[in-house]
Amino acid sequence: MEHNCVTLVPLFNHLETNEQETINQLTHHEKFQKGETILSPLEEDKLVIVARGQVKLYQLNANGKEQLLRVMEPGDFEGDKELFGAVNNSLYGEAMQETTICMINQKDFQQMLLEKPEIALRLLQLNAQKMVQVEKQAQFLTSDSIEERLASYLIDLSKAEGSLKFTLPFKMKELAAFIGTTPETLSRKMRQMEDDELFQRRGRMIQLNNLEDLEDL
DNA sequence: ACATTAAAGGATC
DNA sequence: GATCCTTTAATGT
Repeated sequence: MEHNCVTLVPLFNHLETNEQETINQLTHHEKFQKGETILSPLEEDKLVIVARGQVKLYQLNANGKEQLLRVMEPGDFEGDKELFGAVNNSLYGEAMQETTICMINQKDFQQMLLEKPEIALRLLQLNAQKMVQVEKQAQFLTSDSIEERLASYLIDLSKAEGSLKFTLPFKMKELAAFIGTTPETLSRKMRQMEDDELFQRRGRMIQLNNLEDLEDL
């Protein structure tokens, strides 16, 4: 029960155990129920680490609609940018299920970075990786048609799962927000592509017939 | 090509 | 049983 977030996070788990222990003493543990807000522009700045569960990160676009950015899994963290002065006026985080969070407040984290440059270096590395993902998602949203976005999303998921058969991690509504469209359009595209025999779907179970046909789009 | 609006049935709390 | 999700159709940009 007194689990140790620090050991499971890539940001810290390369450290010696006694160093991890001191960091662990700075973290506060908190449990969130499904649907509860973990991160919002109104909250005070802090570093949050997902220990258990899933958190959806989204921002609101000009029309007040959700734009899903990514889903945080155990070991992911967010809020580091704000610790360096970036103002968060659009980022929200919400628990998708019962979720355990470890938090470190701004001051403690800054102090930690001063004392342990290795952590700062590690943070830069992880941030660089995150940046690549963000840029990929940004281009993905502007360039392609919905059909292409959906196809490439399904291809990515299939490869990640290592199988042509897999379960969508989102509700349809959330998947729509993620690929930058509406649930209605997503529903129609799904039906159309299913009729074209690119895949079968039962609820959130997807069975791809052929990777190549999808890649042609 | 895609969004919006409305409506209806299903799923979930 | 109310509320949210999903799908379909008609209409709008």
